[in-house]
Amino acid sequence: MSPRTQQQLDKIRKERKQAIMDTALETFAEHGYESTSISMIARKTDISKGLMYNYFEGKEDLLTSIMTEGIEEMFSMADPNRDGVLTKEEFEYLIDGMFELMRVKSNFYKLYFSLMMQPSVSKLFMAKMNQVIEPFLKLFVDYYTKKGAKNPMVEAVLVGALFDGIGFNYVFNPDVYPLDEVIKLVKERFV
Amino acid sequence: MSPRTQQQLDKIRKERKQAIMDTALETFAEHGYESTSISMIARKTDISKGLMYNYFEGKEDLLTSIMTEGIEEMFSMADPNRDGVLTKEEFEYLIDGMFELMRVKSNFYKLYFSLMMQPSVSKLFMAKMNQVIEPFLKLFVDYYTKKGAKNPMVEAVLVGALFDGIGFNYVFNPDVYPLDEVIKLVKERFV
DNA sequence: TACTTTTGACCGACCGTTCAGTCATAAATA
DNA sequence: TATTTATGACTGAACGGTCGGTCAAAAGTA
Repeated sequence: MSPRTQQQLDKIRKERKQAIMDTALETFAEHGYESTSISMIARKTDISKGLMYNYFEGKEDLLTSIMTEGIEEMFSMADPNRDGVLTKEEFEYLIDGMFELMRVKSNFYKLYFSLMMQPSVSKLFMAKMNQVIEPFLKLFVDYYTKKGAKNPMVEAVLVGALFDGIGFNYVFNPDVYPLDEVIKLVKERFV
Repeated sequence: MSPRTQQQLDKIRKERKQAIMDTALETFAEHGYESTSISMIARKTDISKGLMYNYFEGKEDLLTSIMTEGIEEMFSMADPNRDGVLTKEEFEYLIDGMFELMRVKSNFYKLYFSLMMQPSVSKLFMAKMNQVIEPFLKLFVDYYTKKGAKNPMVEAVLVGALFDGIGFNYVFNPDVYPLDEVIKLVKERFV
C-alpha cells in the first residue's frame, strides 16, 4: 500500500522495539519480573504506556521476546558447533567465552537466574534453555570420556554446576568477585 | 482472671504462627515472594486474611520471620564451631551436612536463591547470610592454606560457588539430579 | 486525504492493609 | 451447678492504591 517508506517504518519500529526491550531487560534484572510494572518501563523508555501494547502483546510477550533474543544470542556467540570434539585449547576458549558472555550480558543472566527460580514462569524457557545447554553437556561428556574419567556424565554435571555457581556469584557481586582468578583455577582443575 | 490460660494462649499462638509460616514458605518457594499474595497464604492456611495481621506486621515481616528462622536453623545444624581447624574427615562431614540440609529444607533454599536475585529485597538478608557464610569461608581458607594451596582464598571461593551451583541445580530438579554421585566427586576433587 | 504512530484517560481486578465487631472459652460468681 | 463476665483469637467487608490492559482521539507523515 505505502509505496516505499515501508523500509523506514520497519526500521523505526525495529529500533523502538529494541529500545523497549533494552530498558525492560535492565529493569527486570534490577527489580525482578513481577515487581517491574509496564508503566515503569514505559516511563524509562520515554514512551506512553499504551504504545507498549503496539509493540508487544503484553508483559509476558515482552519477557518472552527478551529471553528468546538473549538465548539465541547466547547460542550464536558460544556455539560449540565444531567437529564435535573438544581439544584442551578449545575447552579453555569455551570457558573464556562463557564468562565473557556473563560479563557483557550480566543483566540477561540476572534475569535468567531469577526466572529459573519460579517454576510457574520458568517452564516457558526451560525447554529452550535446555536446547542450548544440552550440546555443551554432550561436549563435556565426550571430553571427559576421552580423558578417561570414571564417570564422565557426573564430571560434566559438576562443571555445569560450577559454571552456574560462579555465574550466580559473579553476576550479583561483580565488583568484588575475583572472577579472573576463579576462571584460572577452574581451568587448572577441570580442563 | 483470664478466659484462657496463658499457656493455652501461648500454645495456640505458637502453633498458628508456625502453621502460617509453613504454608507461606511453601507458597513463596513455589510462586516467588512477589507473586504470592497474602490472600493466597491465608486461604491455604484456612484462616482469614485479617488474622494474618494479628500474627505478622505485614508481608515483609512474614518473609523476614521465615528467613530468620531458616538461617538460624541452618547455622545451628551445620555449625562448624569446633577447634577452628578442619580435618579431612570433618570437611567431608561438613559437605554431607550441607547437602543434607538442602535436601530437607529445599523450600528454604529455593526461597533463599530467589531472594538473592532481587537486590531490592536481598539487602535485608545479605548481612545475616554473610554472618553464616563467613565462618565457613574462613574454615575453607584455613583448610586450603594448611594443604599448601597456591591461592587458598580463591580455592575457598571456588568451593563456595560449587556449593551454590549444585544446590541451585538440585533444588530445582531434585528428581533427576545425581546428587549423591556429584557429592562423591566433589569430595574426591576438593577435600 | 489516508494511513500509522502515539497518547493518556480509563477500566476492572486485585493488591496489602485496617478495623469494628463476633464468638468460643474458662475463670469468677452465685 | 448454672450464670455471668472478661479475654483475645478470629472474621470479612472495606480502603486507597497499583496493576496489566483497552481505546477513542490527537499528532505525525506520506
